[in-house]
Amino acid sequence: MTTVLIADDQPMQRFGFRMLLESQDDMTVVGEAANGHEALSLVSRHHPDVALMDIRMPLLDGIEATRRIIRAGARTRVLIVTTFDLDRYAYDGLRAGASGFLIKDALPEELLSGIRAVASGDAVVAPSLTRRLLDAYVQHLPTVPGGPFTLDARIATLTERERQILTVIGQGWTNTEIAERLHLAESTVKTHVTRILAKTGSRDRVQAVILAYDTHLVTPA
Amino acid sequence: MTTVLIADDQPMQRFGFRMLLESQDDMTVVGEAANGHEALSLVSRHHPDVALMDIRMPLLDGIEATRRIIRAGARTRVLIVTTFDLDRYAYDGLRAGASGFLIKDALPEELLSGIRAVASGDAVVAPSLTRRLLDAYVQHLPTVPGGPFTLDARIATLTERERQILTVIGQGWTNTEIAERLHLAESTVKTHVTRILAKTGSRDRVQAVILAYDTHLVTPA
DNA sequence: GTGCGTGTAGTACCGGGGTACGACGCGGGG
DNA sequence: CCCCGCGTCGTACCCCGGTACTACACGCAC
Repeated sequence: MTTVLIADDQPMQRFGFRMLLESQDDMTVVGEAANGHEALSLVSRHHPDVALMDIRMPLLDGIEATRRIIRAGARTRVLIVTTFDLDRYAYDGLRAGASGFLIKDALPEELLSGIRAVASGDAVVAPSLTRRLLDAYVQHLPTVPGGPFTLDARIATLTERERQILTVIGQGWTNTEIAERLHLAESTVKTHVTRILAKTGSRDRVQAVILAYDTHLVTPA
Repeated sequence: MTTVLIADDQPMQRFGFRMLLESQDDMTVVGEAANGHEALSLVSRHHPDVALMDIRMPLLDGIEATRRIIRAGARTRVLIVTTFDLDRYAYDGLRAGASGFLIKDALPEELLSGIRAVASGDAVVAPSLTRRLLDAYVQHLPTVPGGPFTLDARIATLTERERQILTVIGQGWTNTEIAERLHLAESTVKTHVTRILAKTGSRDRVQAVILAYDTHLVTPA
């Protein structure tokens, strides 16, 4: 019997996971956590085989929670599941010691097989992430001038986080919304935005949106 | 027995909904759709009492699907459920004929009671949206008489002048620049902008820029 | 160790964007 | 003829976006 902990700040998401897992006769959900701190205490109390870990959570995010779980030497293996498929997340998550990384729009069967794989000691990465993960890995090798991974010069200097923020700006999100949905302070969002504008030479977020479209960071519907 | 159709492009999300609904002995899921077109055909085939409709779906989004369901005179009532709580979504969705609008991070019980309310002819709106929705409603009273609201149709209601202004907004011009280069008073520009936003259902000029790109009024460099 | 890049957060400030009004001239269709 | 859509302009007002700092924790590199 595989014991599983669910860590996600969205109640409905947890519900969906729980129902899926409980429908399998080789799995049991031993707890639900709405943030990283809860996840830590529940892991130390129940020692689940697998922790389904969302990244975006208040108080303590899934990456940091994963890092602490692994560092504590717990037997629990962490399977990160999130809606965001950004490079940095995958990279940091796996580097923090996670055994796998899946995207929420995976099929239920894929999720189940991923959990079983992780529980048995294997690692899993969502197919859609494998490509980028390799690219990110290559990026850390000595760079070749004019290589195949060069981006548009204007957004090339952006960090992953900044690129992410620029993307959602391109979706029309306000600073307040970005703060809420990414669990940040608005002041932090503003800091990011200011740096993005400086790096890209944009005057305001409108021009940043235009840049996002021109560089295909976001694409027209 | 309340029959329900689930329309969402994320398999896991559909699974969560289905499990939640099937656990209730007064509800049955009669179908699952992964995009707007599937939703339309399944509605015409099964005539469900309620359609749980996600907004962001490929091929045909939830808003347009809702509009066509209602226009076809189907008895099915549409309950829009999405992760995003943007004003214009709620506004467009309800105006398209939806009976309700909930956010995905609602508690399962809230979702269930929402479905029952909609099935019985009532309308529901997520508490966090009610306030803004009322404001938006009052604000739009004197304007557009519920015309079709596809992407292109949104800018179709614009006058030549307004379309011109929207175009240069899409180029990143500020109100001051527009006034100078078009030999207008800034107050005039502001008036135009306000009308453009009202007609297109945009919250601010950023969303207007996005709309300009999506409708190919302006094209990426 | 020291330094740097990154991400986080805060305060204070200002200017532009957007709203809510009201107003006026013009041209075309009832 | 008169009304209405359209384009124009104005004032007053509020809030968000953006700037300019400072600050701290962390991981990594030298």
